[in-house]
Amino acid sequence: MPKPTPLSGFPELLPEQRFVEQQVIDTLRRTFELHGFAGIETRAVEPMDQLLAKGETSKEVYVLRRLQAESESADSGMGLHFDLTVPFARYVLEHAGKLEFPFRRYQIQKAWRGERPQEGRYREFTQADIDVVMKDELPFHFDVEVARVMAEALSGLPLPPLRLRVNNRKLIEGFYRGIGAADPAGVITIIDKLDKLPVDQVRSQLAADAGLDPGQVDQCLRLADISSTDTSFVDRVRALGVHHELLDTGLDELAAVIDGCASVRNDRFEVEASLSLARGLDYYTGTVFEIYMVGYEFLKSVGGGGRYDALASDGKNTYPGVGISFGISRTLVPLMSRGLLTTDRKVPSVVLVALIDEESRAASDEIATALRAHGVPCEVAASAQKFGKQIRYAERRGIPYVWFTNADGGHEVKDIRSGDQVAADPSTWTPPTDDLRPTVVATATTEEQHL
RNA sequence: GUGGGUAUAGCUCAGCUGGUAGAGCGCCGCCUUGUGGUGGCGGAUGUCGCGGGUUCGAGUCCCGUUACUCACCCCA
Repeated sequence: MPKPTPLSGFPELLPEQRFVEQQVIDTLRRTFELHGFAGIETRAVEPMDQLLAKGETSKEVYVLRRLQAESESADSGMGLHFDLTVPFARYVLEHAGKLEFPFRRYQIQKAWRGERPQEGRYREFTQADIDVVMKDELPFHFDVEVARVMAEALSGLPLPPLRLRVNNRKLIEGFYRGIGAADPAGVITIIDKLDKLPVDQVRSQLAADAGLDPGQVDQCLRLADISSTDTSFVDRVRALGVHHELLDTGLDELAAVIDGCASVRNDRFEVEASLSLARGLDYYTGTVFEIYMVGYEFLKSVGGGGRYDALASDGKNTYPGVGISFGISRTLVPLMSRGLLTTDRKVPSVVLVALIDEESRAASDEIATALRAHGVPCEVAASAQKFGKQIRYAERRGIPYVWFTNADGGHEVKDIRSGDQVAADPSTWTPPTDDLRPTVVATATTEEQHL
């Protein structure tokens, strides 16, 4: 087999990188469960009509086809899911009879998109998602809760500081209606481009595509210019002198989310009301979230979500929900490829049991067994090389301890970082807690975290 | 899907107007016959992405192709 070339957009991690990812997943999971969110996994595929019905129509969906299908063009009518929210909505409808509402669930899974890959944007990627879904009506306080839970979960990760930007669809839609815009949804789509296009282009699109007069355009841009980390945005919006019932509701809701997040805010997690935030997906009906990684704004949002009142509906029953998702691959892969996030060892082993010669392998195995019996991960040297080589084997992998047996049968364990070598009993010796598991080293935040 | 860039050792890269391939790091051995890291000495490694063309001669020029990468689109 010729040497395979990497597949663009399908990143694969080295063992030490996978360890980091696993630790991140474990941390998120622990926090989600701490808040009573139950884990589920949905199948990788959904019927195409499910995938295309919701959200954007231009989503690049990978379609499944049997190799032996009668005609080359005949697909199975199934596609890989491109996010976790749409499959979740389907899941809720399908299992509604067996679920307890409000249903709090987390889901950490892969998703696929056929987009052309770029840094931070992959064709196969892992997302962590939390949502709360209710039957008929979902109380607003859940909007605050999902933000708080995600904030708490993310604060525990070895990442650069994060910024949660929040807005409210009712607020901006009410505002646009209040100034007399004929097509509020169209305005939202154009305003969403503010962080990418120059203001002048947005201005002309608002005039040309959304049919706004210059006064209305100015009002829209003034609104989009408002942001604050406290509820002071409310007065600034009111100062624009626009009145609409929906606007009032939106202001109240957004203020409630900002207030509600006050306790989770810290120097590594910022929460900000940002009235330019719109989000492209059209199924959001109220609160909208986006998460950014400070210093990595070029990655665009590394998380997002919001309130969707009608995504899950079978015609008879409607299950409104609110959720927020976080891009694990999107954040981790760029950090790891820059060498800013790694581990202090490439393998789980904390001890390498040295091997004197092949005849004594059984003796070394016994030592390893004794260590493992009380939870010390270890491995026996692959071959009976000179001890210098065996130590180097451990050093290469970052294994901090090497276990030696004396000629007289006594045991000694050497910390190869310090060179200290002391007598030890394999049935009781245990390393300091910090050494027991590999440590995630995050240069980005210049701190080490024991997850 | 549209447009640009790139492809040389395990990694990062150099290689001029064409003359049959180099550095640093890493790796291996020895100094060091059973305890590594520093130091010294020595050593190995490439179908120069792939296919074709021009040429006496192509890593270098031309065409094609594939992959990677960046921007657009879209978004985690």
